[in-house]
Amino acid sequence: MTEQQLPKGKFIASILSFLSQQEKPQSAYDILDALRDEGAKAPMQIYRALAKLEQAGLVHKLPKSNSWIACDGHHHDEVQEMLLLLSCQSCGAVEEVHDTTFQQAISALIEKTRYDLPAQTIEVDGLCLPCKKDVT
Amino acid sequence: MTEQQLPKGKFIASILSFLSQQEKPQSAYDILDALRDEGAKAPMQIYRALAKLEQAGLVHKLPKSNSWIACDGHHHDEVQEMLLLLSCQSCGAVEEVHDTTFQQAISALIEKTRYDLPAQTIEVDGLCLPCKKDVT
DNA sequence: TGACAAAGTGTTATGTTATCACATATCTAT
DNA sequence: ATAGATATGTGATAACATAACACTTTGTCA
Repeated sequence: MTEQQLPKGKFIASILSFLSQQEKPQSAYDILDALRDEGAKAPMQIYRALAKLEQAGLVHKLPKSNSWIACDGHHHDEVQEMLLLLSCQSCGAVEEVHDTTFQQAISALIEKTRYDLPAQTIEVDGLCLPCKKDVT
Repeated sequence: MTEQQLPKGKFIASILSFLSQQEKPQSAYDILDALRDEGAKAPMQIYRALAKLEQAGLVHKLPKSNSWIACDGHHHDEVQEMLLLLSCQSCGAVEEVHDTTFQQAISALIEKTRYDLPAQTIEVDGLCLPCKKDVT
């Protein structure tokens, strides 16, 4: 079992803690505002910390909505695996899909298209079950 | 066969023509620059036209790279179907994946997660075969 | 045909996300 | 102690996107 080491950096711990407490993904500027108290003043400070946290597999970026969540606890390798995030457009909840089905579909895709597909996060937007019920 | 009707609007035809001639996806601001001659002056003019073209299934937006391509000719319904775009990070080529494998993976996902997944474009970044060869 | 509604267009201002560039500070090994 | 690496502070700016409002054109129907 690899040890889950926190990267070094001034805002690292605060950002991780903040994101963990949020139900919805937060933008870098949301995080910046939340960390004004602690001396955060410019976007770069946040983006730099987020980059390290993502490297470490401790946070994930939703590539389409440009926002960030804390990792749900599953271990991700330093070289990040292909990751599917299901994002509820109503309540903001994000589900990490740890599932072979999707991975297999990607493999089939690689086979067919001959593309080389590096590990990346794929965001799919939808409605979670509770929100779906609320709508009806 | 549904007739492929061009939406109305000043820059509609020019944008579609421009995108069709490009090998790589173009940003809205790229398009704006290309259409200065024809009187385009502000981003809104471009975004409005792109929205209509996307509605009509004539162009696709790469949701992650914020750029646009002309549709490859396959018919897309007005209510757009789930669409997978494979985007080469080296040469910019984009391939529309018209494939049941992917559609099945999405169905399995819906089954498993109970999410409601509306039609959307999913962008996956990679390296196309020719570019992969160039690297090695 | 005239009048009204709907759709389209022009334009300014602003919001949002992200990076560059460079200066300064801190840490670490010798 | 000091040199090199790493981290941090900060202003400017790039890149992407929409709000808001005024105005014009087009469609339609009594």
